[in-house]
Amino acid sequence: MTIEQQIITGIKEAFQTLFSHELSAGELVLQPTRKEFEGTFTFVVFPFAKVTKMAPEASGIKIGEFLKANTKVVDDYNVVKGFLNISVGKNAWLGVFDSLYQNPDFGQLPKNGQKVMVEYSSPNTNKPLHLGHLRNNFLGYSVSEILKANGYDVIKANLVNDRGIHICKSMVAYRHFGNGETPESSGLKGDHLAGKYYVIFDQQYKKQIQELAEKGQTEDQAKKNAPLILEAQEMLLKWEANDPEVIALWKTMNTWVYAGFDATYKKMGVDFDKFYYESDTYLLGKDIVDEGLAKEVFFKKTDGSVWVDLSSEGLDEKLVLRGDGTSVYITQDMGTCDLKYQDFEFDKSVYVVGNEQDYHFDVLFKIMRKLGRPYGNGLYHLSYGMVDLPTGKMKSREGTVVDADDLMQEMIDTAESHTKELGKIDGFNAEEAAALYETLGMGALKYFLLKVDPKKRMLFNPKESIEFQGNTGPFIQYSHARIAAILRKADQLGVDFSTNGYAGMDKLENAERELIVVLYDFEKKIKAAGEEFSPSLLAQYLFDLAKEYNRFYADLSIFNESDPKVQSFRIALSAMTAKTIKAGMKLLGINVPDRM
RNA sequence: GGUCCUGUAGCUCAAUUGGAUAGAGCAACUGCCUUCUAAGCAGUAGGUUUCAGGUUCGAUCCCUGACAGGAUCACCA
Repeated sequence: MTIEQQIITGIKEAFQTLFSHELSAGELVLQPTRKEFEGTFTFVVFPFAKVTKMAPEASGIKIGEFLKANTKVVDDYNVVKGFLNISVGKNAWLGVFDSLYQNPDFGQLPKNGQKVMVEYSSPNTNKPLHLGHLRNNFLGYSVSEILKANGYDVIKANLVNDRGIHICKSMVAYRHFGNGETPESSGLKGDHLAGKYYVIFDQQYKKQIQELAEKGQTEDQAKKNAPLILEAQEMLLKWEANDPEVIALWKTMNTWVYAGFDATYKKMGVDFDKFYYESDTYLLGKDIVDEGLAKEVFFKKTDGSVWVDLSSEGLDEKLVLRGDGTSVYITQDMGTCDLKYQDFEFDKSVYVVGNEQDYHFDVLFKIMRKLGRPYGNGLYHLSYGMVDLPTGKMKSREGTVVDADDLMQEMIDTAESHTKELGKIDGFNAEEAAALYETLGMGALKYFLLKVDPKKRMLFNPKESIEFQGNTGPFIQYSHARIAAILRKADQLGVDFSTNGYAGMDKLENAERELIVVLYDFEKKIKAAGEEFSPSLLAQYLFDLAKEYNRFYADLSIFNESDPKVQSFRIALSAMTAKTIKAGMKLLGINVPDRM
């Protein structure tokens, strides 16, 4: 039984004995005591005034006395207004520490037998990844790792958008203006090369629109009649008809792009278990349309188009198949949904996609449930907010994007200059130094993007570089490196801190107890982060942990401590903290250095 | 216009889902390296939680209405 459970049980018994009233454990909640008061857990008495038929303060005292007399863990209490603050005894905390320290599976909750698919990244192959994709990828990766730590079997999936009119735009522009350029000949990464032609297309297209407008066409007409867009549309048809020449160009350019993406993913430190390609899946879903018609979930209009009516669920009528029998976005998504299930029979399927598609996924999930899919209730849209610049939204065609490759490199360079400025590079060879810069730069970037609640949109100011001090990745990494130095020294001195059992110690300093309390929270935070699909909870926690450790580090000396048991304990506490930081940061996709 | 999301210190973000005097970091100011890494620690200052009502022992959180910002409402993806 955890400490909280013991206290809750005690409170339950208190209510039975003192007020002859039965309460379920679910009605009783403890919250952390605020720093300015004595105690670790607080029980709020106000809501039970009716039951106790006494003033909250008086009932708080009675309950507190009862707990002190009848439980092993409660050592002391105090009541402020209706708040019963509970202090847990030294030995209970040392017992908690021992069990954490001895648990080989600390940070990994037991397998729950459930399978979850996490789809993230899902890039378009006509342009390189940008800052928005970084948030998506880091989120998707981190959530996957968090779910693993929660006991899920996780499949990371990437649905690559490798076809469609936007891809054809890059191809058309390349055919006209490429002059046979390749990644090798230009020195450009493949994805950047494709992106270059996507931009060129847009520029030339705009030029043509203007020319047509000058010849008297309206803007709408000009947009439809510009030769480049007509050519792109024609190319899309040829692609669908398997035209050998078009397919050859498509394959060539895609190969370039994938090589570029591979490099970017590697730098990001993300990976996938399964790739889906829209070129394979874009025809799926039409059989589901038939099924939906047969089940009368869908209906057909006179022009032959097929619709679903979701007005009873607060949404609209929504098209699921065009009148000419061709697919729309959602047709294909229904098909892919089933395909994924056929492949993996997941219990849950998470889509990491920006909040601009909230409505789309709302519709998709409602449809799949109406169709009676067994996995219908396991579908979840992890909707995250856009990353805005001070100037507003990023637009790839207007060149206002922050490129992912550039930004990662900048972060690594900044880490290098910071480190050199601080003169902390003694004893590193060139290779180690480079690895450290990458660890720190990427740590800063990932932490920056993950510490914010995913669903909130966030601001990135390119002019103010991402911090390395305060609530940042490097701060947490630094705390780890500090501990690593202590552990090295302990090893050198031959101090044994692997011993089991600190429960009998005479004294527990405040800084030590506070640290144990925070360590004790780790698995609860993993659970919460998993339930809410929110790495930010974990990021926030790791900052608190590092802060608490640094307080301990400043307050108490380790190697000047004369009592060997206390010294050993403080090293063990440090080792436990390092282990927790490392494991927690791993769940965010962030590495921690042993020296920095 | 309909629907959804957001609004907290100068800036970037928290607040255990209704609890105590709303907390951190950055920026500003003051201390602390002859002692385990100062990318650190301790402290000062900074707030009408956009506004107005309501619900109750108690509201940043729930309800109603304004105001501001964003997204979405395509036979686009």
